Amino acid sequence: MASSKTCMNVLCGTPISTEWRKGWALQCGGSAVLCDKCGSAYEQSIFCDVFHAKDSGWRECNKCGKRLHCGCIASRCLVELLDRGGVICIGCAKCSGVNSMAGDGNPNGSCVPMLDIVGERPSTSADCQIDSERKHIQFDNNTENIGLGHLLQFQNDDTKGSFEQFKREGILLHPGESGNVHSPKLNEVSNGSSQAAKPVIHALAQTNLSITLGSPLGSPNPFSDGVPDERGYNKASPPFQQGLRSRHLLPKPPKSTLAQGLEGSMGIPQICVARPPAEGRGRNQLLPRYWPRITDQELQQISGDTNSTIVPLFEKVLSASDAGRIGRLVLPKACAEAYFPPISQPEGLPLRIQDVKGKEWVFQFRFWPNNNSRMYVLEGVTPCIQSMQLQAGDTVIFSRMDPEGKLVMGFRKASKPITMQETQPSAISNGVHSSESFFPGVFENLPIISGYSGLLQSLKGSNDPHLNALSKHFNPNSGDISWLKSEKHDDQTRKGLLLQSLQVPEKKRLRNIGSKSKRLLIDNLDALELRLSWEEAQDLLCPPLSVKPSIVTIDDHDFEEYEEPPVFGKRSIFVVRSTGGQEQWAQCDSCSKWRRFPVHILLPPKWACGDNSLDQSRYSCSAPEELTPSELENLLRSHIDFKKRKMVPSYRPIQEHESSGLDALANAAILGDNVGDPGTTAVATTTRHPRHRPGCSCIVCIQPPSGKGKHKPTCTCNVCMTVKRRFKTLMMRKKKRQSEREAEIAQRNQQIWGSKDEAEVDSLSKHASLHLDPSENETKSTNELESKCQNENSLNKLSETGQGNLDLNSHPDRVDELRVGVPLVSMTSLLQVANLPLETYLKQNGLTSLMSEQEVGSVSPLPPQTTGDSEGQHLDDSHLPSSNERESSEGEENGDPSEPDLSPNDPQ
DNA sequence: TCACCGCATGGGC
DNA sequence: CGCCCATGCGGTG
Repeated sequence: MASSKTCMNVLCGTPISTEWRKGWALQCGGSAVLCDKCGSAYEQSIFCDVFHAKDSGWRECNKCGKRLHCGCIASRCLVELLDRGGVICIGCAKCSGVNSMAGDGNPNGSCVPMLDIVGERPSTSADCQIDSERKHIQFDNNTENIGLGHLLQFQNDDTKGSFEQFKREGILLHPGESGNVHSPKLNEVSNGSSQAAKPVIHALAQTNLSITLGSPLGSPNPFSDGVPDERGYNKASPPFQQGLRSRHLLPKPPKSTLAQGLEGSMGIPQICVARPPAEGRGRNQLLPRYWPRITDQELQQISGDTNSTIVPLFEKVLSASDAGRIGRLVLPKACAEAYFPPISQPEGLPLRIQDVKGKEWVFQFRFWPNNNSRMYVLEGVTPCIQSMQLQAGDTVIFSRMDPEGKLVMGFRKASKPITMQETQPSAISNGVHSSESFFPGVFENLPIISGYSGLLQSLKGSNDPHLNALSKHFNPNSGDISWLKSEKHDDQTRKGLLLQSLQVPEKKRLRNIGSKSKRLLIDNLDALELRLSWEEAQDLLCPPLSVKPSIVTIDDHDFEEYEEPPVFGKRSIFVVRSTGGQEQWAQCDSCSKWRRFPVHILLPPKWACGDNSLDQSRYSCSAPEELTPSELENLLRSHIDFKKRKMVPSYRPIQEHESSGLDALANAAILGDNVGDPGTTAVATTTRHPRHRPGCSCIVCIQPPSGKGKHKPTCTCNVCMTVKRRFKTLMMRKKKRQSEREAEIAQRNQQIWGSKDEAEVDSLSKHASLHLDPSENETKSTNELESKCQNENSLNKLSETGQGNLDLNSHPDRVDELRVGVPLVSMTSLLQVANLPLETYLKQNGLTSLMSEQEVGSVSPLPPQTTGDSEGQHLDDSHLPSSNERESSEGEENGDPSEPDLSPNDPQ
């Protein structure tokens, strides 16, 4: 890792060691380096070639030729660090320091000063003074540069409380706020620049630096008359009065500085950053998750050609109840009090709010007394929400149009692919939620390792603690590079890590999913779908044959980095018409129109109408969409139905017999059974890969259809490696579930042997299939029960341990086939099978290479069960890549966690 | 029975 | 520990 770079401090230039200093400046990616000479500190993104081996992560400023940040993952937090609008370009003296970030939102890498800078940036600046009006910040000559390093160092010195909050919120705190901020002056730098789009910096000849804070984005609450609530609420310090004070301190500019910023930034890509709130109240106290994130372009869209300026006020991610039928949108208290007219009566008052289309809505803005506080709501929002087609997880953005003071309500759909700028926790969690569900493309930019930022960012703020935990594991910004280490100890591969997180214990999962106290922005099914989709995403993430990843080693961990996301193909929806015709539908990346294809077409990950050269009638995005809105709705609905049905088994473990599983459904779809919405043309949909599409080069189709042409055990071709990798994944998951079931069975064991009650035996068997209804089979004979139990148990064990017909594409339809070959064995032995560790199996089957990468567990002394062998299907490496089972159902191996195919169906 | 209203509850921060 | 806020829930029409 050790290498040497030149200190970016323009007046220093000393080569500095890049020896990682763990535990320092963790929030920005895990480590930092210090210049030996001047002590300037740089977080690792400065040396982002670590993460971006290809181009060293640097871009050149078009103006001055200096190197700029690449906009890599870590450097993103610089934007957050500084002011959400700019990053200090440490290497760019000509531009004097503060630039919009090159990379994400500024591919040209042009230094676009976010601050007007006069003079030169000081080489060093130690202390800073804030004048009484907080308009100037002075740096004297004792400090190092005001660049990133200093900020980082400062942050690092901060106490844990504020440090944590900083990490979470991505902001610097004001003195006096929660947490201990030890250097309010520097905080002021951040906040100052954050509140002003274009503050002015006067540099004072390398000795000190004065920053004049610009005007705020907008005026204080125009609704506020400054009169305290007559009901006495918060009389001592009504929030809106703070806005009043702000008005005095920070007069409204003739024109919104935001608009100025807009003009000034014409021609460069807009950066969508969270804009800190306009008023003093918000600036100081609004949680960053309410900070409006809206691009200047969007602002201009709203304002149209009028001379009005749009002042973004706040935004809120719609909760389920917000978007639900109740029609009440809970407003963040602080926002409501800061930006909406003060109300003294619970009844509130009607509020006119214009949507982005110009349509005006009238909502009742009111509050409920709540624990000596208030809970503000907008009532009657349902029509508006529906009009904008918003759902839980989408974001509404409240702005104000000045000078009229008219309230404007915009929105941001969660389905929008997550951008690098979108780091706000609340917003992100939704990104995962709805954008993923069935819209293709969201995961397309998600390489397994190096491109995970979007996903991780999306997880970062998830309300799902598990997702949070996961993101914490993964997120380099979460500030703990130790995850690399710790995971090493756990011997978690990167994929295993992901799976591990997906494999939270069932109880935990259920508690989370079913908990009434959840604050999930996604409902239960969606949460489940999320898991499935992750797994599906893994399916889609196959390294292209021709692409070799660059391997980056960090702390003895190898990371594959792909220049292009190793995406398998574009997701599409397969449809069988009631007439029997099969077709495939996919959405254009460009115009979002749904286009029809023959089923055998495999679409590339990125596809637009223009690529549709085979079909002249749909060659252009301008071609009309074939589907009527209702047809599209049907298509999507049946797709969702399909996915929900797919989820039912795990969500509701009591598997109905009629629900013969994913494959049956898929087959039905393929065969034209009318299992979908009967009233629609699209009778069933599936994203399953059809078997052996002609001309398809996917992992399924490139293999011979039935057992021929097996690859050798030692084969390392892409197919074999991929299959092996998937097998490992599957095994790890099975192992996890196995141990869970072991515990459960052990618990039941005692009951069984303690009582010969047949009902309990039945109960056991039911438990084996996660079925808990002892009354259902009361009439069954003991023998029936026992044999059933045995069968089911053996099935479970066989499947669980990988013995017998272990099929990566386990097929529910084939459970019955399996049963035929399952001899009756004693329950004891079956339970022993359950205890047979995976490792044992792997060893016995020459799969130690797989085992070596698994968590090393205790190996059971029990001999392997032979029941599985009766199937005559030893699993070995040569078997893995072969397709005789695989062809049956590609995709199942990453499918439903509950794997209904492994659970016996409940006999009628 | 349903929709709506107003408040209560409780997890999370 | 207090506040915030998502959501549950009982009362009412």
